[in-house]
Amino acid sequence: MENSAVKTIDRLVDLLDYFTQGHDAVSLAELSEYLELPKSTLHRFLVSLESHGILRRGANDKKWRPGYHLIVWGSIAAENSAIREIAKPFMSELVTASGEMAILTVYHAHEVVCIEMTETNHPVRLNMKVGEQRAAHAGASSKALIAFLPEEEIMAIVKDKGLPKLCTNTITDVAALKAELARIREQGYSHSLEETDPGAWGVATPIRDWTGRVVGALGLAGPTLRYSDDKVKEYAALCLGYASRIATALSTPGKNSNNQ
Amino acid sequence: MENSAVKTIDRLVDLLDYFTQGHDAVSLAELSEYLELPKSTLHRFLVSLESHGILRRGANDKKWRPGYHLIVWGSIAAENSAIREIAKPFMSELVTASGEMAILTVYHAHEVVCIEMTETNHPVRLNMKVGEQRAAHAGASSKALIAFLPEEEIMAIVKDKGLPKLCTNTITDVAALKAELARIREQGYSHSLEETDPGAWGVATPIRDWTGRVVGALGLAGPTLRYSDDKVKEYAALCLGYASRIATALSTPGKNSNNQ
DNA sequence: AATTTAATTCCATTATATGGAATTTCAACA
DNA sequence: TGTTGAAATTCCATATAATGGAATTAAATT
Repeated sequence: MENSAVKTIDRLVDLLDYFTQGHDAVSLAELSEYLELPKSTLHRFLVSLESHGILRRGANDKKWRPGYHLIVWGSIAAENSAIREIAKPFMSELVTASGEMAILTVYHAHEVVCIEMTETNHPVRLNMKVGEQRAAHAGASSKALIAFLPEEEIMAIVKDKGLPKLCTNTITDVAALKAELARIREQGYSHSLEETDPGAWGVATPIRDWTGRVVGALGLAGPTLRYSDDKVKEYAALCLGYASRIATALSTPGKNSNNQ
Repeated sequence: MENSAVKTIDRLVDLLDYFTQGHDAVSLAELSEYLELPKSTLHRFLVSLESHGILRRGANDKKWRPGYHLIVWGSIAAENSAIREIAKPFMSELVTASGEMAILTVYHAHEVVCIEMTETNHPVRLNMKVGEQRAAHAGASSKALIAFLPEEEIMAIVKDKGLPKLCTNTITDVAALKAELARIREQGYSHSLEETDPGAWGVATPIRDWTGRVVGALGLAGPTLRYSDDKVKEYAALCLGYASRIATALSTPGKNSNNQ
């Protein structure tokens, strides 16, 4: 519910994020209440969005849903991310080397977004998908990303989202989180065990651009049945190696025009 | 460059579609010219979009790119599509039964959008991805979708996009296209051979909701080295079977609230 | 068929986006 | 390191585009 220079955009974001929050079909009345907008104003707005395919209406119920145009833009945005394009082949190698799924994430708006994922063939796998948003305070990738944010930003996240207990080992205390982030900065990688999902662990390392800024995180994740302390070390080393290769590729001005 | 009730939304769509048209990073000046907007107006707009993660700026150049928030919304939109969710398991079966990749498409804004895709393990595969837009006049899926549109809509597509020759066998004549669409309505499925991509063929069938409206197309596609007339018939029969099963599942009011 | 509830349209009003001009920033080159 | 030029950014009086209360229509519900 931020306030930017263009009100209509703020409104659009609030509206679409309502779907992100788990609602999949909403009526005009429901939205009118949620957005605190008169139905007339909102209706005009929704019809406009529908005409562009940003929203679509159910054939039976007349409820509003996210439209197909969003899929197109999402695909373009994913495609257009330099880090993603560059990381892709390395992620395949990483999966082959480790046997676990690789995840590429970026920090965005107090949360962490998965922008690429390479699966394994293991019968036991985790459920993650591109575009998925996760809490910034829990899980290896999240911690690897926020560990390198300025202190104020971390506090802003905590203030905004709190530190909800998502799983057995979620860090729910600010002091503990800060200590953990310091440890991550120290050792250069993060790991987690059942911080977000029961039965899952993760390892992740930051990816830096040529200025040293952390622009993403490279992670591995798997089920606890394939977990051990030794593996964490081994996987961390693997991630560190590939993250540094991705960083190098990122800063090499090749044919791609996407300077992050 | 449509005109809806809310100007800002029209503008947003024009802007984001600039990226869809193959540009991956643009300057304020370039956009200002393209959108025919004064830089001051545009600048305010862009900054607003950036603040919401709809756009992001390169760290080096100051060019504008699609932002990560779009990935999140795209993922939600894909997720939230009843037909996609329902079709998914059937598509896996279809891939197993046929050995070729399955594609689920919908018609949107004079084009065809891929909303789901199930790959094969074949070393030779096609390059298709979720969110990809394709021309509405060429390829099996496209034809299966537009064959059931009202005549005016087809003419609107032709007027808007023309019938560009995309590959060896692209239909570039309106009369021929109409005849082909009539044939497709007749036999209930479409097929194509090198209409969009060299070395590729496809077969597709419409998927209908309980009202009989065509809400998507289910297709198979593969390389010409695995093509024959017999296979087309065989694959068409497979697609028809699964499309009808998807249609049934669509009209069965289950737990899912997405009535298309 | 009547009643309730939700969606849609209308239009005078006002808040909001507008854009020309001034200012600042940045990069390239001397 | 200073100079120039081409961008981006800010400012603010103005016009215009979004606003929302009230009336109308459509769709459920009894």
